Amino acid sequence: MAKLPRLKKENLYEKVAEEIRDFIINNELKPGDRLPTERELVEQLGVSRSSVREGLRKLEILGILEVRPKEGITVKSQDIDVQPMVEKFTYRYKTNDVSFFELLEAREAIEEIIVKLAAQRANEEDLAEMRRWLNKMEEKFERGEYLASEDLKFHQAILAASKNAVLMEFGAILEEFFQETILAGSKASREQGPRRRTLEEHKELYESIKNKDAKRAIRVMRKHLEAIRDAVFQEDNGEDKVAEIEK
Amino acid sequence: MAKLPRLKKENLYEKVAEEIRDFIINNELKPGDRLPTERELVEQLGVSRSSVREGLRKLEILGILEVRPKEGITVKSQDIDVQPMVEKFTYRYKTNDVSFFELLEAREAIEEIIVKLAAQRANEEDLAEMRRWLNKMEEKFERGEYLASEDLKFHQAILAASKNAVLMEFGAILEEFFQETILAGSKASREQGPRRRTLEEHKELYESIKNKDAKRAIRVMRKHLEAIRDAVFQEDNGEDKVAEIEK
DNA sequence: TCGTTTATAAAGGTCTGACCATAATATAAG
DNA sequence: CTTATATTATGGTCAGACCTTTATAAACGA
Repeated sequence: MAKLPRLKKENLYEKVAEEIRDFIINNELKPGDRLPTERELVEQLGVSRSSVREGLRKLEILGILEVRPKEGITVKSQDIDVQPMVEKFTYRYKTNDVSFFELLEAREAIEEIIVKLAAQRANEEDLAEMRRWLNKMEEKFERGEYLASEDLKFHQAILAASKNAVLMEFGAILEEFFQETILAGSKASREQGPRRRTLEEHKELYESIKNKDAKRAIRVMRKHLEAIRDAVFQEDNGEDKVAEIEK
Repeated sequence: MAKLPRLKKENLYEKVAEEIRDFIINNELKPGDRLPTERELVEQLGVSRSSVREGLRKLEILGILEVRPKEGITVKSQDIDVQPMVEKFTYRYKTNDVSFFELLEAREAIEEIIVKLAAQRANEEDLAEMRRWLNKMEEKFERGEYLASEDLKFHQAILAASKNAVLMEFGAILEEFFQETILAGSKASREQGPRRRTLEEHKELYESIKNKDAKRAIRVMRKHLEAIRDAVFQEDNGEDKVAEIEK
């Protein structure tokens, strides 16, 4: 007989998390609003502090709450907390559960949609934000400094312009992942040649979005990501990643 | 002056989680493998049980570990744990941080990519799995029963056929979300008419993938999701969702 | 001998209460 | 009024106890 998976009973901390989450929803708490202190929650919910803390931990990891000493427990502003998911994918990447190829393929697919939407929906504000990071990149380039963080900010400005918080989150997860795991310490991000090329591509991307030219924006984005792919694949540690894909 | 966000110090439980995660990676533990017991971890890491437990909680929420009484702490098999992310989006949906429209738009975009890849990559096994759930749906339809769970399984078989674990995860999150939050209790899933239509669409989807006709598969998927959109929008509670989109 | 029932023990789950570290706040000093 | 100091409330951590469940072993009975 085929076996069914054993079900897991719900722990108390799950109920605590659920209760607090519903409390936020029902009372329409907004980002920054404060919740009762841990000890008050213990009293109100009638459970121990450990259970309350584990429940809070869950909501913190999901990016729903922020917990800090003296500040108390506050509702977190959304759309900026991709770290846990990035960690998850980093883990899955390192355990060979997902390949470099799958991650890049997913990123390419999602970025294409996003850049298309961005070209359709970007407003003045969005464009100004992109322009801002583009300028910073140029400055830094002149001074021969690293561009990584501005690069990321520029991409995130495009995400914001897509006006879709869901795709934005998925896109941000993958961008962060590549930034942290793949490109950190990559030759491509240090050498002058590729960096100039990156800068040019970003300018072109910006222009296409500004002109609402979705087709061109997609083309540029595709080229841009191909460049990343090539850069990584050419490096020493790129070898086993190629092997990974063949299987 | 613009204010910088206050940084948060890393808690001990974060370090515990990191340490255990690295332990899994370095020792190449596989799904099902057992880790030391909580008490042993306390001893080895030299921290209190609460810190260990909060660290384990994090890894459990990320879907890296499974923790159950008597069974101990085991490495979890991947690609099946979207629940926390579904909860997160449900929360964001209920707090009006993301709209129904954004969720559906994201789903449509991701499903299109997935179905395209599935049409290119589905093997016999994948097709058999789809066929299997299609058959179950037909049986149940004859008996006038609900199809929801088989519907979900069928879609998940398509996800698997895409051979991209990342897109698979994102797709699964959104499918689960719609299943749980939007379609549960929806008239559309109960009435005979729409259900027949759903069944036909799924058959067509299956045929397109089987024939490696990506173009047609995308077309059918698009039509299928439009049907969901219409069904939900026509319902009572669909009103405010329409309003939501206008803004 | 084999199956069933009953103990045992070990795992995570929960609780209690204490103390620690830190930063916001109140208070006192200049 | 500003600056230094003390207070205190907050989350963070610890220690140890007991609870609940269940895999396993032991005892029992057919």
